[in-house]
Amino acid sequence: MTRYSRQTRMLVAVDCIIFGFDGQDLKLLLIKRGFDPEKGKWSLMGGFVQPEEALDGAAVRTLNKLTGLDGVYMEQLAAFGTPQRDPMERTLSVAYFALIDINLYKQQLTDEYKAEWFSLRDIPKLIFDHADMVHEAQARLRYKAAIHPLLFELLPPKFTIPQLQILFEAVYDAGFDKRNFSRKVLSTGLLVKQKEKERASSKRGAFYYKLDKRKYSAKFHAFLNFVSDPGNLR
Amino acid sequence: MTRYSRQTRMLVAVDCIIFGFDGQDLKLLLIKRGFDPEKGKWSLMGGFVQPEEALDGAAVRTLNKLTGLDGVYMEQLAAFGTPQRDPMERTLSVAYFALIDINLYKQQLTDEYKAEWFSLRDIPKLIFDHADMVHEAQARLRYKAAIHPLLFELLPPKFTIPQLQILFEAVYDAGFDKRNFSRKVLSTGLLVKQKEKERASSKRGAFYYKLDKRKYSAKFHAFLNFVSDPGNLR
DNA sequence: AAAAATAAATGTCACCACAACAATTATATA
DNA sequence: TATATAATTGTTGTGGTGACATTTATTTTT
Repeated sequence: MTRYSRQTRMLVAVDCIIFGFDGQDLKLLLIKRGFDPEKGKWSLMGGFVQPEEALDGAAVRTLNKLTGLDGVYMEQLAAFGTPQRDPMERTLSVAYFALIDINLYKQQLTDEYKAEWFSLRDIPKLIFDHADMVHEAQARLRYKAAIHPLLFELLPPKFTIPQLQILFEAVYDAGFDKRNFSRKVLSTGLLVKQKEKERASSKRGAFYYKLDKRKYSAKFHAFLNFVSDPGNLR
Repeated sequence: MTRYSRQTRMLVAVDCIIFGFDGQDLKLLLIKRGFDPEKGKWSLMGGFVQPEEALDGAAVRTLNKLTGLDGVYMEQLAAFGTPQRDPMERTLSVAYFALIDINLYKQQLTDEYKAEWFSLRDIPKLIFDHADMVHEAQARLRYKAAIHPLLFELLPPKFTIPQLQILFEAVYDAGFDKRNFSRKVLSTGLLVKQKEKERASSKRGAFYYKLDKRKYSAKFHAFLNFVSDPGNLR
């Protein structure tokens, strides 16, 4: 077979917007770019799509290379393809966003990428159009988490209702009534109460909960209305 | 400046999933592919992204080339990049879906593409992974239209409530109670009642409505809940 | 050992959205 | 004038939910 003549080929990359939650703030994992152009600047973790590699595969590989993690929640965000977004050479980037349990992330032994977590309220200047990607990812996270049980992906297997609420409040930068919040969350039927309590952050201690995996997968795409009026999100 | 050496470049295309509504069924606009491979087979309208062109620009250009239309509602669906999706040469495709008022579509004078409208329940075999794209677009349409005032883009400027209901029933392949439906739609405050009636499809005639453009743009991203339980959509 | 402090857990109430269901009205045709 | 047809408007009970208060378990303080 021949090829399509007279058409431009271009580089294709993936970039990962990696979210984590430290118990207080929503965080973003960034690296220091290791090659030119923009070497040494803050950047999303990314890489070029290889000849025999699917897009999702490239994203998984890229995430794993930085975090060492597998089986992480990840979804395609969008393709970014402005002609001059990479001044060196035309490069299309397919952005993915990932939600990880921040406790599972260990600084890789060889800290090859000089990665750091940044609070989303304090993101440094990023290369290319990475800031756009981050904003779009944050908007998407807010949108989806308002109606789907998504934020659990940011928590460890065992968590308390107050911890969950702090997470929601961090994501939406808003306060919620704790009575209504717990009622709403428990009414989904997704949570299984544990006998053990979390005793570090309060005198009385709060019961741990786990996700009911079966119901979780069943209801993941259902409309669950976690946040009343998420306002004008996208 | 130099280039990124030792990386694979690939072709980048856009493909358009174009929806229309003929008053009864939801339809899809397809063309007969004009070049090899798969010449003569049914296909989505698409084209390669040009050297100085943005992705959105390529999508707009491609849609316009087929329909002659501008200012059409269009959004990026996803990037499809399986290595072998085009057997000729590795090609990444960014899919866009568009909603057009089918009345505005005139068969272009030179019917260069041999385009035809197909009912979504009766789509012919498509080339490459275009069937996947269509399914994903349909799922996205159902998802978004359940909570945002999206389907108005498929209707002419003046329409009746019964027409709107038929459209919703076509999209969701379900029946809705007309009393609850009209109450729900009118309660959004997006519709302006006209004095004129549509008299073709009933004895009594149904009043025309128009969109309140101001409120429409304001509430486009709000959560409006047009469909009660859209089931397990994506 | 009792009191105070802290945060978790549970409870109440009024309102509104909405699904389920029925009646009325405007017009054309028989 | 009666009848058929489809549009329009109306009713009711229930569940979800936002606003708000109280009780309970535990540690710390006096």
